[in-house]
Amino acid sequence: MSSKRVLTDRASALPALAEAFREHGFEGATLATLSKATGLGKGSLYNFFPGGKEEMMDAVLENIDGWFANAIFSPLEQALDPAAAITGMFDDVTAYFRSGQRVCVVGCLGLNSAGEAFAAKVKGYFARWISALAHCLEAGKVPPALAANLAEEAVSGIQGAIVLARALGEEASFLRIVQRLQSSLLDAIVRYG
Amino acid sequence: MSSKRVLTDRASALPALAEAFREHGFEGATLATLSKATGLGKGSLYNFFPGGKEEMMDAVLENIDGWFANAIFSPLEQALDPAAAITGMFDDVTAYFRSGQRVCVVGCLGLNSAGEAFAAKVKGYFARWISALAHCLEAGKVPPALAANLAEEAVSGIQGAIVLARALGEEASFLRIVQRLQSSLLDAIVRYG
DNA sequence: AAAAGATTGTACCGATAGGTACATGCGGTA
DNA sequence: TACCGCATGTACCTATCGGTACAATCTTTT
Repeated sequence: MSSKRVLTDRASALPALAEAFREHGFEGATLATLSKATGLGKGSLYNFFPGGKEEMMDAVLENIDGWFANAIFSPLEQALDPAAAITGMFDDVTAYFRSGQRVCVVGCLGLNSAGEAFAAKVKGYFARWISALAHCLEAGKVPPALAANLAEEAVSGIQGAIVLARALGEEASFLRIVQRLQSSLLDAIVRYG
Repeated sequence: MSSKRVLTDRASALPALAEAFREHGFEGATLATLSKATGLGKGSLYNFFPGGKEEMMDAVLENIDGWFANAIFSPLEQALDPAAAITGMFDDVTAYFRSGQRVCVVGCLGLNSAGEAFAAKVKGYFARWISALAHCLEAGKVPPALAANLAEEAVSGIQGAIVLARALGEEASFLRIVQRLQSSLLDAIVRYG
């Protein structure tokens, strides 16, 4: 159990790192910020992440991807009960993004040149989300072409809702938009299911 | 005509500044970047924008807001021909955001703490866009409550389409999403008009 | 053409960026 | 208890950050 200890402490720093990156962005998050956020000194930070900020962000992305895979993608891909899986997805997403007050690190990375180093992971995250959701809709008897469109629209719509809710500074718009997206997916399942 | 000259040159630097901020974000855009982007030395930059980066971004926002007010908000607010105004909006937006490859500076500013200084302008931009669009739909006989929902959905949807298109690195998804948004607005006008 | 003012490049400033080096400390093992 | 190796705080490094100062140059006006 010697090497596990390291991984454990490294992993336990990830939520704080993620939160710091969310709040300040990749460029805006300084080592001082990250140190304060995690409670770890520079020495520890570089001990766990020899690659510096970039490795920290990489680990954060891996961590986020793992969470989504487990909590959201998997249920959609299994899709035992499509309607329930979709309802669950929206519940989880709303909680995760704190009704739009909390930013999507992955989406933000795609927006400026600082995130180019992570382009592959960013693309993978969204591609898998859309395809998982489309698969779930198909399991609910929605025709493939429509399922793909609806899935793309929903994932994109969630990102837009975050941008808008942050800009307006109100959670209500996020909740309204996401509610409509959910309805449109469930309606499709009801119609064809 | 002495003070006019100053304003003219200051204004002519704004597109390049905007592009630099778009590409690197507010924090990521250094004075060196901005200098290279505009072709102006540090001396000139601080001559035109004594307040530094913050004043530059402020001027850029003002400029963008002016462009949108003129090209997009006004036509929607007049709404002589609602359907045509909406079609025109989507055409202009698609061209402006280069089918989603070009980021929305205003939306991005809302996403991290560096943009807090501009919160009021960010909020005003989105609030006016939504209300102009809603007004246009109402002019097309769409009931107020539905018009408000559709307008919110469309503006939010455009932002989401940018995020997704950038993340996936493909313009096609932007075009598909925006096309569907446009159809849903026009359909509402047709239904009630 | 000369004076006045606007415009610009360059040198410079302190602060802080990300990152490295390393001496110290602490926990487990023998 | 003596040892060993990971973990950590601190001091330090260079590059660059945003910003200032100012002398040199251009424009404009007269």
